[in-house]
Amino acid sequence: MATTLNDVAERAGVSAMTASRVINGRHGVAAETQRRVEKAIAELDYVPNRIARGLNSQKTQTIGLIVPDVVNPFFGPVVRGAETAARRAGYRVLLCNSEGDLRLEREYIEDLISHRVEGLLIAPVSDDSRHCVFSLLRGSFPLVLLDRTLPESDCDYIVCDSASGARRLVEHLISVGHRTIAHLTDADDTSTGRERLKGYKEALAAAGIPYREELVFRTTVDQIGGYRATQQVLALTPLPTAIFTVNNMTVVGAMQALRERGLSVPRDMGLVCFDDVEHLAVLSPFLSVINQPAETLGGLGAQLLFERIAGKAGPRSRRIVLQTDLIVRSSCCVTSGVPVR
Amino acid sequence: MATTLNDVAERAGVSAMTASRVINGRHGVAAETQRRVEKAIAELDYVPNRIARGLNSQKTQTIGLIVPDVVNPFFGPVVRGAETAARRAGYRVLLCNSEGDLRLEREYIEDLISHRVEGLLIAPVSDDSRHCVFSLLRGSFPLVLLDRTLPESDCDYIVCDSASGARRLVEHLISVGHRTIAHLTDADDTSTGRERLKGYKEALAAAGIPYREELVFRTTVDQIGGYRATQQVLALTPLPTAIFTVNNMTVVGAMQALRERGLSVPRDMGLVCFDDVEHLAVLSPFLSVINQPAETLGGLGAQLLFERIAGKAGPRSRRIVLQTDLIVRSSCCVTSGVPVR
DNA sequence: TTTTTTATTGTTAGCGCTAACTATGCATAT
DNA sequence: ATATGCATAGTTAGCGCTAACAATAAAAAA
Repeated sequence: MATTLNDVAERAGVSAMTASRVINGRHGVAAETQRRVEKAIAELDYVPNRIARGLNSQKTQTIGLIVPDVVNPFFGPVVRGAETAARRAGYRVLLCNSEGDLRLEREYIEDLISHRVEGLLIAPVSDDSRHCVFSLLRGSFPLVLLDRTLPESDCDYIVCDSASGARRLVEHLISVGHRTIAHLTDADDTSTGRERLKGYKEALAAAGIPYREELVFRTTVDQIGGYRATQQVLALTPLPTAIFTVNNMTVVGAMQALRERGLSVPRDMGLVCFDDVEHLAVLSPFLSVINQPAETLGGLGAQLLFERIAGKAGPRSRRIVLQTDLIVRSSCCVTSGVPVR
Repeated sequence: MATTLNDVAERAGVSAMTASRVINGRHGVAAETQRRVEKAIAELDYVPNRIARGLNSQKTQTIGLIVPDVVNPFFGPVVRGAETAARRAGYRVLLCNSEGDLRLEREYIEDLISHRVEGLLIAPVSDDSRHCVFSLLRGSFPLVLLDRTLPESDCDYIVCDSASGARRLVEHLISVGHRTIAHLTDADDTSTGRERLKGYKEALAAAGIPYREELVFRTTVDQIGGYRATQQVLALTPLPTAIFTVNNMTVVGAMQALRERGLSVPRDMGLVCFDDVEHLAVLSPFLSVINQPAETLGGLGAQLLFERIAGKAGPRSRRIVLQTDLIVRSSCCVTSGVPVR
């Protein structure tokens, strides 16, 4: 169907090799011959077959990127960052959506290997992802973990400082008067969840507030999880005065549950979370959050990966921890502003 | 580096062809042989090379998806929809971000062809994308346009009914009392912009309000464009009482400009736009919008493409127009609710 | 003039896989 | 006993491209 190098060569009256030389800009081709080949290429609309080239050279110029959810406003910028960095490096990105499903994640990893991507950028679903990722590692396959680390693993990663972020967020809550702070997090199966819980505890300890197990709610870190967990929070007596949710999806569910109960933020309940959301930030800047440099995370992650692929990285694994920003708005105390303006 | 079929065959003491048969589940292999091959596969951690397979069969099981911006909350769900549909069909998605740049878009298209994707899903940058897309079409390459049509083109597409959406949005504005409504749109170079302007005009005409050219502002449909255009709106005397922005990015810029001028929505200015944003919808449901079924658009688009690829589509181009939802909240009149609750 | 160099082009082989065919051995039919 | 069929395995070739080497002709050096 598609025109091949041979078609071009035939039309130009040269051998395939000569045509190949023209295409790859090798010298040692007469000007006149080059012109003829270029003419044939233009006339036939020839596009080189990267697949064949890749088979030959063992280089596909492609990396894989697996994220749990492209729709999540945190991962959008991560994808963009990685994609832009890849393009600059002459690579393309095979994007996969694991949907937070371990089985799907494994399927995609095998798939990408089978596609002979030269490296893999993974934001792992959970600690259990390591089983799958380990079998990759055995072959010293270029791999960089994004956003979450994996226990017992020793590979490059780039994450944000969740513990410090959570600590500052909770410190802020405490500083405006909150003493009973509920925390919605995951089933203790991600590094981010663990670190954020750690920061939560640190902030409490620093303020001399005893840590209470019953204020921590384990759930899936999506909208429905946030909703259900918040319902549990609202069953508590006395009610906490603030909720700290582990990410930007849970906070949506939390808000839903609060609204259903007729509770207003921040009048009746303080609410903070990880991840800023651009639209929210501009259109309705009331949520106090920890903002993570998502695009940087994706971009730097890709850079780490390309260094690995190029063999410029050395055997030691590199660990990058990015700092986060506390953005104080008006979702934890009534004093600081009007919600929509 | 990676283990090949030959390694497997050698270890199992059979020919490559026999090993290939086992891998592809062909019959005509003795049970005992099959077991030996499977053992070898497991021991060597063999993963078939899809590249080689693709070279041979001319099938890469891959489609390309080009969107102007993955970060845009409209395209996130589009990507997810397409990706999910692709997975179900046994295909993977090569995702590219054209960033609204025609040059980049062209580069990606060539790239994807070179990668021998079996089909292409494109949300085109603008009408000018057609030059590039046409050269594709000549080869009857499987192609489905998403979200925007292209003039003079005759290929499958799936879009939302922008004219009707815009009409209903503006009708709503009029019904709550607005008479002077500014409209921010693009440089008349996308079908969506044209259709939305058409709907805007229709709604005005139906209400007997004369159309005024000077109320329509042309700009880039991103945040900065919305910001600048809104500044122009605010230079008008008398001020319009409402603004209708063409999408979810421009509305962000509009809000910024309004806030800078100390104007409150909806008290001082009504504000509506295309595209609902999930976080905003739940956390701060004040913006009245037209919601487009983005995930459906991506999913159905992929389905159309797979039918094309499979040759089940027929020569006539298929055109799907999805209906949109008007979601009335409180951004155009003061009566309908408290902004954040 | 003859040899050597240089510039240009062609040939061969193989990347990993599979379609299409061939070969082998054994069971059944004639 | 020979023919026929079937199950199982192997061989050959080629997908489109390029590395490595070989060949040719013209130019430069001897």
